[in-house]
Amino acid sequence: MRFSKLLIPTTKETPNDATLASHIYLIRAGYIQSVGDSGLYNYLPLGKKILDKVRAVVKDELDKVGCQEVSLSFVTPQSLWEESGRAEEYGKELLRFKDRKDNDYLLSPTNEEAMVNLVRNSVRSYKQLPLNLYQINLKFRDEIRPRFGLMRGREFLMKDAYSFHSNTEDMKREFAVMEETYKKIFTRLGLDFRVVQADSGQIGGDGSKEFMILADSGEDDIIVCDACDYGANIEVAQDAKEGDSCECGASLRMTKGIEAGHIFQLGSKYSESLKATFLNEQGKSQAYEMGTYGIGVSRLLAGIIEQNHDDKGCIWTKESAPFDLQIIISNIKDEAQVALGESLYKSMRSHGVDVLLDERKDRFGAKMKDYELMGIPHAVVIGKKLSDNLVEFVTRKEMQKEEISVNEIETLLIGKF
RNA sequence: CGGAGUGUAGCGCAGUCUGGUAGCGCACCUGGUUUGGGACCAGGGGGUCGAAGGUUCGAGUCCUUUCACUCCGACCA
Repeated sequence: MRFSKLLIPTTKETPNDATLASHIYLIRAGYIQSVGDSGLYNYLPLGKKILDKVRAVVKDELDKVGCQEVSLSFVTPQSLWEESGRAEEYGKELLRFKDRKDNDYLLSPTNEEAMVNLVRNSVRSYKQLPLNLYQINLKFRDEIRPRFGLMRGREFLMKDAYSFHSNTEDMKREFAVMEETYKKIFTRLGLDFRVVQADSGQIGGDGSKEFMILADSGEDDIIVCDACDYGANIEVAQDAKEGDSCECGASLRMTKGIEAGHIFQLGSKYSESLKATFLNEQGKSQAYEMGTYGIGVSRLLAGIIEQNHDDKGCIWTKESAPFDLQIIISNIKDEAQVALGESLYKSMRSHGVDVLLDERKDRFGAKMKDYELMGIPHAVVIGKKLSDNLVEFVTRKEMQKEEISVNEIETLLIGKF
């Protein structure tokens, strides 16, 4: 795509209320835009592109292990939440409203009730189990104090999955499958993360694990072992201290994490309260054993930047980047630079490389600042050295600039992407 | 909900004490020069000063009421 045609409103100034790197850079680089200072955000073209890429990774890995994507209605009748008892429990975080006929509705903050309702309306027999259904769509939580940009907004994109089983063993088997699948997702996105023991909170149920992106700006305190894979949220390991011995013998370390995923062994809490049953092999009615699994997709974007940025801007990981490559034409008045930029752009596109061509009229410095701010992993700079038949290949992370001969650049790029 | 603060152009702010018809930087538009680290010159557009009421010849400024937002705490995840 061409920079001059895209809506990418980058700014030099930091938004007033932003303190986190992810908040500052996502806004300054023109990925998102805040809506009226109230924990709501618009995704601009590039932000939407990243969101779609991250979402695609999540979907790809879930589909591989047999999960099925659905889409539940965004507006949920409050009566479902009255059946489960959560209409009372949930308090003001739940945004409730009435329609013109005075019926009560709410905007879903999570969808156990709605998904159980879907299943009880369509599944009858143990032969249809197990079943793992998920959706990736907007959730709304009327947070007391939304802050930190995408990290804790009121409206956010969440992947929520729910599995249905005829017995506990099978539910635990699926829980393990989901743990492995989440590890693959977080790894593919290039994140440094830990899986920790967690509190089940108001969702309810027994076993629960959180996926923590390690970052100093995280809101959760966790204790981890660097020798083995033990980790726990401080909420469940209250007595643990820095330096305590792990079961494996090594010493434990305290650190901060961003909760980006959470998986629960739910049991039959919701299937019982909502009377969702199937006929088992003996022909008897039985409530489903359930698991529930969430990933904060929009929070992942923030998490990626919290973990991957420098003082100049974003540094996207390979699978999250809005483009594979940016081609920067230094001086748009130089016909040779423009000619090479255009031909390289055309060639990369024909090889399936997702490339952004910066052919704006601005000066070199402004284009480089924007490149660094936006954080696309690699760039080719076509500039002054073109007279010596050289261009530069730039790696965003280290800001390394490698001089490459014009004759070799195309082959090198094709090999790389 | 308790405490503190802020609302003036798209963004960031000054002006309020001491009332006289709104200004600066960035961004934007036009023309020209410039093009390796966020260029320069000239010209230009954009405001119910959060809202309502009051005092006054006159209110961004003073008074009353109200709304919104931010920060700290509590709460929540």
